[in-house]
Amino acid sequence: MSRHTSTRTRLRPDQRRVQLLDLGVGLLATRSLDELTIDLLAEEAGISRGLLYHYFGNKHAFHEAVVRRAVDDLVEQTAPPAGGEPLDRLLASMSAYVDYVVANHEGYTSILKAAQGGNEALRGLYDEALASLTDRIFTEDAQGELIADTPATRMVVRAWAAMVEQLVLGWVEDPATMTRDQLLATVTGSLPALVSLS
Amino acid sequence: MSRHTSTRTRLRPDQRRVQLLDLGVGLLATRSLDELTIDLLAEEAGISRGLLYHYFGNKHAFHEAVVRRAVDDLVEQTAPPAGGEPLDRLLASMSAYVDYVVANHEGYTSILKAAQGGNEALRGLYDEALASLTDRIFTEDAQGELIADTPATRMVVRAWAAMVEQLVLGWVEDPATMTRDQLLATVTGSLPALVSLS
DNA sequence: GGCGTTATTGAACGAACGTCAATAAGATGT
DNA sequence: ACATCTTATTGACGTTCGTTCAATAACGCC
Repeated sequence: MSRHTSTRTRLRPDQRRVQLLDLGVGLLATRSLDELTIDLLAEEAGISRGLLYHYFGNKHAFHEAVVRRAVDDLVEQTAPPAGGEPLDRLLASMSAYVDYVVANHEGYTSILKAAQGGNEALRGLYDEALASLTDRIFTEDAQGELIADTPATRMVVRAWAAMVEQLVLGWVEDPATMTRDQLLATVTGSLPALVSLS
Repeated sequence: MSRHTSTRTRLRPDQRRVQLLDLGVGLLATRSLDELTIDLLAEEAGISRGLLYHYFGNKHAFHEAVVRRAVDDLVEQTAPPAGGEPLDRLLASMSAYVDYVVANHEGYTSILKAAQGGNEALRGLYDEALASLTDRIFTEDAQGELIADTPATRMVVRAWAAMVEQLVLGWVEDPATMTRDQLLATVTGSLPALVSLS
């Protein structure tokens, strides 16, 4: 249809960059990471392959940038409100997390798969995101009312996060198994239960 | 060193098949799945690329076969003893699982990453393996003493498995955080605690 | 409207995937 | 020991994809 509307369109580097990253995140919703080929993205964006290398260096770096962008979105949209009780803040954050997964189901699972299946850098990005979600539990709770900050509890909280991830993902794919409130109650209730075990 | 010791070695198809799969699983311990290239495996096995296509059709199918083999090993080596109480059987299975992860750390993480980051088929294989681990909980417990078999509990158990996976993986990478017995106690104790929440 | 900066291109190369007709290793029979 | 048949195995070829880089042409500036 729009066959070479003009020979070339020249954008400011930052604009081009966000365009390519947005497109990358969008394409990742319907494709796996290694199906997100340079050729595909160049064609979808209407640019040459070379331009992607100009902006991102190589394919891995581009993938990393895409995942970083998606992960930043997740962290931003699940930020809890400023004040309140630790447990309330946790509940609010988890509630926002559930909403995010519901709204971005395909995209989120793609990012998740990309991060878990990818190289050290990609996994590191996702781990950082999870950490910045769970660290709220520790940092906001200076007196250790809720959870003492020890290596063992850190490890348990990390495992709890994996459980939450799986539970929410399972619920989104089959919401009839329990109500949203039941899900949230299980999610938030399981953390103290787990910590008290170790 | 052993430069073309002889022009060709001809094996029986089943022997060649297990050789290639074993080699694949072995190479996966030090490489990610998409670094497990056809060229690499052909060279390591001392065969031509074409032979791999003869046996497995394409790269994805080969990867799938490798993951299937590794996953079958896992299921086999974590089989609980024949009789006993449900909780004892669970403990035994989890104990064997911990041993397996300790013994096959690199290989297991590679398989895990491959499955979680891979396509539908690969994830399906790993999910089946997890299911055959956790199904033991349900099938061995016909009266529902331990856990009633409902969609909700199935979902919770699946999430619990993800937690166990992460917890054991974290513990193997830093065993100082708790004793092996503490780990097992947390793993086995968390399941009833979780189920009672939902 | 010309000029310079630099965003953008396209051609070219290597590496890896996949195909297939040709080849030869080993079994079988004499 | 030799010929023959089956089929496991090869190697050459075409294609796709990642990556590089010198050449090109938009856009901002005067």
